Formats: sequence, structure tokens, C-alpha cells
Amino acid sequence: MAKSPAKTSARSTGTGNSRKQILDIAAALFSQRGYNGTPLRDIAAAANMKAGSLYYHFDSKEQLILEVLQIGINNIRESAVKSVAALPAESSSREVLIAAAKGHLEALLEKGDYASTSIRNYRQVPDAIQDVVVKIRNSYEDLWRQWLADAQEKGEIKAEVNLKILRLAILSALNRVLEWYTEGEELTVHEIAEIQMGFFLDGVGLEVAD
Amino acid sequence: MAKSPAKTSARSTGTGNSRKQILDIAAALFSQRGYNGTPLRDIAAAANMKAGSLYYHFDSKEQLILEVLQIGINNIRESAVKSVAALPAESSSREVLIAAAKGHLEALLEKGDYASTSIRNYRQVPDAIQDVVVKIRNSYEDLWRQWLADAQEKGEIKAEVNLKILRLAILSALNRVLEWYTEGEELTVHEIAEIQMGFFLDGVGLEVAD
DNA sequence: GTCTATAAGGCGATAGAC
DNA sequence: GTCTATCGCCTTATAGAC
Repeated sequence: MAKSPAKTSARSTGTGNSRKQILDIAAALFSQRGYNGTPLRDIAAAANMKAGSLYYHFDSKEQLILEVLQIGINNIRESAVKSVAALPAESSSREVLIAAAKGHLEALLEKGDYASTSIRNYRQVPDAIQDVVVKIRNSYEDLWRQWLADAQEKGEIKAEVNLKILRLAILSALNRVLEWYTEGEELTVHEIAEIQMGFFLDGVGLEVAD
Repeated sequence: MAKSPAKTSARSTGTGNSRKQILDIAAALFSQRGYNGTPLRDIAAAANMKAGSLYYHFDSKEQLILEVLQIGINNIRESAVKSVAALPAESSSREVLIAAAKGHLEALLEKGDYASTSIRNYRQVPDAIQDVVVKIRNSYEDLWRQWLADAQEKGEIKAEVNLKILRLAILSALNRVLEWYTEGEELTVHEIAEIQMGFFLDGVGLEVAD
């Protein structure tokens, strides 16, 4: 009855290989079929295991989805931050917002399963898990709040614009790309980010913006 | 062993009251807890029934969710069409698009449970049901394709704008309102629709659009 | 039209062998 | 670390009484 190595996360004593492998598989299945639609038996089977063996690595199904969701949101945040940090120091707010959108989309479409699980499964998990996840998501949205507030202070966004609604609209449009982007898409992820941020910053109409 | 009255839909022979009541309750619970997260027992209990009694009215859980999803999308489409039809004949494309957004949001936030179920539960239901629903949703999106194409032809949307991405961005931003709009919201549904369509048509930046 | 009772299977989780 | 075996519960769905 050997107890598990390091269930909370972080460094595992042994190879720690199968734990990561299980998380990868769980992320893929949760993303495709949802939390309630994915039995532990399926995750175990995809990892060439029996269902009971998963409990050596994870305390419960809830702990498993929680870790996947946490990793997913962190991936998105880190990708967006990295993309913005790569800009030259004197970049405009416009460039910051486009870089953030590119980083966000890259995490969603290229790194994939963890990020998409965190977007698609938020509402399906038990309330206790939603409570934990919403805090992480809020800390990511704080970055967008700051980027948008900076843009408005610098005069790159009109003073009368409701930044809350703008932030929610931008993030929903970016997240929705997950549902229509396919492998054969002619546009690159960067192009899609530029197009979408162009909608919001410049508008699609012909009249002058002001 | 009296067979059920009219399971497919349409006119029921008796009062037909409980059938509609069950659909209302199912829509509310599916919207809040999801398809896989809502057992038939819960729906029956909310209707002051036992689970087995539901089968007098519906053949299966799948038929129940299918009807809810169909009604939900139809509600959204009818609300958007009605809103556009109420405009004067010589209305601009800008006015058409804003009216459509208002109708869309009204169905989502005011008529409520059917529409929100159709937005939130699409990915959770069995593939066979998704296949039916996607056709109805496509027929609704065809309306937006036409409204946007008309706007571009009339010169109210810049010629180089990618209408597919624009349509998906607009609809995702509208649908996302469902997740943050609360009863105590200071803005009306119409104001939110105007603000969001203003983002897309005029942009939030200061520079001229062209 | 709704009930009781139950079938038949799936689920998350645990115990102990190896 | 993974297995087998199983517990206890929940699920959709059916059959027949009322």
C-alpha cells in the first residue's frame, strides 16, 4: 500500500513521467468531450491503464480536472505576457494589444489541449472548482484590464469607451476562434489576431471614428 | 398502457400543459447545469413528477434536449428577424446590424432559458444531435451572412474586411454577454447591443478608420 | 397521466494482491 | 506502480398497477 509520490503537483520523486502523460491525455479528452462526458475509464484506457491505477497519481477526478484547468489558464497568461514582453520598450498600446492577442491565440490553438479545456469546461465542473479557477482567470484578465486602461490613458482608445465591455468582447472573439479554426485554415494565427484586433481598434465601417 | 399523445411536438390532444412545463423546466436546468450534469430525476422533481413519468411525454433524454435546443435557436432567429423587420424600409445597413444585435441579445437575456441552453450546451450533446442543431444554427447565421454582405456591397463595411471572421467575432461577443450580464446591470440590453456594434463598426481607436 | 418497482449498465472510488 | 475485484451509488429507460 505504497502512498503516492507527490499528488499536489510540483516535483515527483520517481520519473514522474506517467503523471504528466495522464494530464496530457485528460486535457485532450476533457477538451473534446467535456468533464461530465469523459469517464476516468476512458482516460485510463488512453494511458494504457486501468481506471483504479489513476488513483495512485491523483486523489480524485476533481483534482485531475482542476490541475488541467490551472495549467490551461496559466499557459494562456504566460503566452500573452511573453508576447507582450518581446516588444520594444517604446511600443504603442496598439502594438501591445495586438501582441497580447497573438499570445492568447497561440496558447489556444497551438499549445492546445490544456488551454482549450479551460475555455470549454469552466461551466461544467463542480462549483468548488469554478471558485478556484475564476480567481486565476481574473488574475489573467487583470492584465487585459491594465493594457486597456493604459491604452485609454495614452489616448489610443477613445475616452468614452466602456473598457469592461470591450475587454469581454475581445476575449470572447479570441476564444471563439477555437471553435472554427481548423488545420487547413489559410490564415495564420498571427494574421487572425491582427484582423480581429483591427476590427476593434479601427472598426469595419467607412466613416471616421470620431 | 395508453400511448403518448404527440411526442414529436406540435398540437397535443389534451391540455398539453405539462409537456410545455417540462420543456421549460428542462431548459432552465440544462442551461444552468449542462446536459450531462442534469439527470432526468432532477427535471422530473422540479415538475413535481417521478422520473419515469417523463417518458409519457418524451421518448428519451436526447429528444428532450433536442427540442429545447431547436426552440432556443429558433427564438434567437425570430427575435433578430422581428427586430430587423421593425425598421423603416430605407434603413441603413448600420441600423440593420444594430437591430439584429438587439434582437439577438433580447432572446438571449430576456426570453432566456431555451436560447441560453442552445448557446451553452451545443458541445455537450451527442454527435447525432449536434448534427441536427448545426443545420438550424447555420440557417440563422445565413441571415447574418446576408446582412453583412449587404452592408459591404452598400459600402458601409470596408471592402477588404473578412466577413467570416467579422460575423464570428460579432456573434461570439453577443453570446458572451450571457455570461456576465446580471439582473442588477446598469445598462439595458439595447444599450449593450449598441455599444458592442459600435466597437465593430466605428472602432475604439482615435485614428480615422480609412 | 402519473405512480411504483426494477432492470441493466455506467460511474467514481477503494482494498489488497503482485 | 499497476493490477483485479468489487462496493455503493447514480443513470436512463421499461413494465405494469392505478
